[in-house]
Amino acid sequence: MATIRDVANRAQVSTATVSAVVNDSAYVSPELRTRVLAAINELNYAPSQAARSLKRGRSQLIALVVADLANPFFARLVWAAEAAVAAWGYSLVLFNSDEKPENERRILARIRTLSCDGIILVPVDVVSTQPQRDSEGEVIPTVLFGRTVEGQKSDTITIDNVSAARQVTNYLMDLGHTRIGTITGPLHLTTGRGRLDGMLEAMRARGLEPAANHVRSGEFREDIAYSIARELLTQAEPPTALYVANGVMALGVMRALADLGLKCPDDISIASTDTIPGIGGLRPRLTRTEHPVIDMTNEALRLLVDRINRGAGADARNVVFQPSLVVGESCAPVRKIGE
Amino acid sequence: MATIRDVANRAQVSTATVSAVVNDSAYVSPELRTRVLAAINELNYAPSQAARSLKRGRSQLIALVVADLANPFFARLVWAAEAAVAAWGYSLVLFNSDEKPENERRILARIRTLSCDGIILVPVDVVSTQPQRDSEGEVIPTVLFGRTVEGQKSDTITIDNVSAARQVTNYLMDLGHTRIGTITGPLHLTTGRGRLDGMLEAMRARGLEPAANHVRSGEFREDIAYSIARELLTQAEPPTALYVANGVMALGVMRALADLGLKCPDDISIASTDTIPGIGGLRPRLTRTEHPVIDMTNEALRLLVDRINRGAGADARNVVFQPSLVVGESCAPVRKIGE
DNA sequence: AAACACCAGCTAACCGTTTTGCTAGCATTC
DNA sequence: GAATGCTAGCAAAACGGTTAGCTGGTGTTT
Repeated sequence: MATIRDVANRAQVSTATVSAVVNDSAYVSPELRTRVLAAINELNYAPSQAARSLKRGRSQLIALVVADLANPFFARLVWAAEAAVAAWGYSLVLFNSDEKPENERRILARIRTLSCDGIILVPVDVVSTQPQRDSEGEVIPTVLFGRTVEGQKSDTITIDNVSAARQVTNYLMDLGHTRIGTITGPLHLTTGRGRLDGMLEAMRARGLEPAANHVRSGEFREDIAYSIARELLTQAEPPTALYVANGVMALGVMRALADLGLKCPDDISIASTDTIPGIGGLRPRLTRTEHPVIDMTNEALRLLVDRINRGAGADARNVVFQPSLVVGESCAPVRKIGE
Repeated sequence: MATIRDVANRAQVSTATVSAVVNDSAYVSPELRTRVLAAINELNYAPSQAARSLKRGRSQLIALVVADLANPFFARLVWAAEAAVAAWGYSLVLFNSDEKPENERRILARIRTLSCDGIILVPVDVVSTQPQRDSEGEVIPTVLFGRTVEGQKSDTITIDNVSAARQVTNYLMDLGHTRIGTITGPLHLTTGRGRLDGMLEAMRARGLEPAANHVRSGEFREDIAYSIARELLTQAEPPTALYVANGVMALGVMRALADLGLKCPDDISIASTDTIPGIGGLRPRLTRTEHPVIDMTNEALRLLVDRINRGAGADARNVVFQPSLVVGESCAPVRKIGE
């Protein structure tokens, strides 16, 4: 309805004065200020972000690109990010790359035309971790979240995947398990690779090695984990314990157990990194690591806003969070043969 | 980096021609088109959405305002909406009102300055269901999702809450339950009110009435449901079955049962409308209604895009979806006294 | 050959802000 | 009272696209 010119006319001032009042960017006498505010009210004026972006080169938009919106881990990230973004005075533009590099490319191009002021990116592809440039050729401030790529120069927020896997594996070994299998994520992702490495490392530290056919990887999806688990558990010598790389996969495994008529933890112990929030009333509760998503998100935004305001100058910062083990009822001591 | 003028200079054409090529909005000879495309490539040009919005009055942004991002039901809505919005060529700006009217007001103001082309709104407050106007005083196309308010004139997408509650209640009564309690949502929301009404209606149809102290309502949250359930189930004559109004609340109730040492369904039957996706491997599986979130979301976008393109003319359309009952293991036939 | 229609491509105005000078009025100083 | 400094407020030029309207060259019709 109303533009800044309408307001200026009604208040009998120039548009510059209205702008000064709206942005509090210059001294305006109380009298004029009152007139301007009254006119703004009467006309129900709200400044156009489009015009403002064009002039200022700032859109007040932050893009969040997650790899899989159906995954509750990322859903929590979205929840935390919306709150943090709003708290910093930005709005959140949400994208889902669905783990597909071509989607990610499309999305990053779109982000550029929207001239978003910053990006929180859960990367899918190596190339897209190259700095994104805006229409002035400036690098768009970016924080990589959850996963990283060798040699990237962006800020990153991650958890210590190796430690997470090590903690869980040690717990299983402490219960006496030696025939431990794993279902992990894609090995080209640090979340998949690191978690497998941590598990292997922990086992080797105790002179153990998982059987080759007890080690599987696949996409971080419920249905994928379900299929793999069915396969893994119906072979001749199944593992007595299974380390599952994330929360959704763990649910897939639990469903496979149910369908196979296996009881957890009586027939097999299950432990995972990451979990689904809010399911504490259902049995069995998973033994798993928990990841401080909210802290991670807030830190991501702190880094991002800092870089938006200070420019690309500073070195890349890499913040690593520590997971913590939470014990449920999904693991039991290994049964001796014949027991 | 590059503006349309840079491209025009390099390709030795006018900006109008570049625009025509980019938007495919007028005939351009193959020769010029090639030159323009080459220049675009060489300069890595991408049009500025800000400038475009300013001129066209279209931002290619659709706002999604959910009432509680922590609720998996809305998380699924976000997931489906992102995909649908992208498919129609828009980008999604996400907001969480957290069930607070003042947040909602702030968000709607922000949406106006962003000049979003359309809004999908899970309304929290009655007043905000009044049509939102953009900077030209035009009503911003809006679809109300999940909840409605009497007398609103927007398009709406809802499920039949009364039917959902009726189906679940009838199922419980078919198992012989007569002492049925309920934990429902806030009664000022159609999702809370309707579900309670449906339950009462179903019971009265069979000459039953719940005890006054077996009927509770509260916010649609896990912790709220947990507290209410503890209270409800520790009183002198607890119900033998509980109808819980949504998925997160049902999880809260299950957690309360676990803490009280009650077994479901042996000690009490639990059934709900709505559920948490992906937890089919955990026990007990809830008996509940399922709601076609994806279909609902796609329909919401169909309505929204239609209204964006055709203007405010047409009458408000109200699409109601039907929930369907899915039986799990959380309900058992009522035990006869002394059994 | 003159008159005309057609159309590819250009020029320039405009969208709604912000912001850089600039102006004019007042107070202060000598 | 002239010169100077100060500052509240204004006019106007961007920002980067889109598009109405114009131009001039070609092909067709008479």
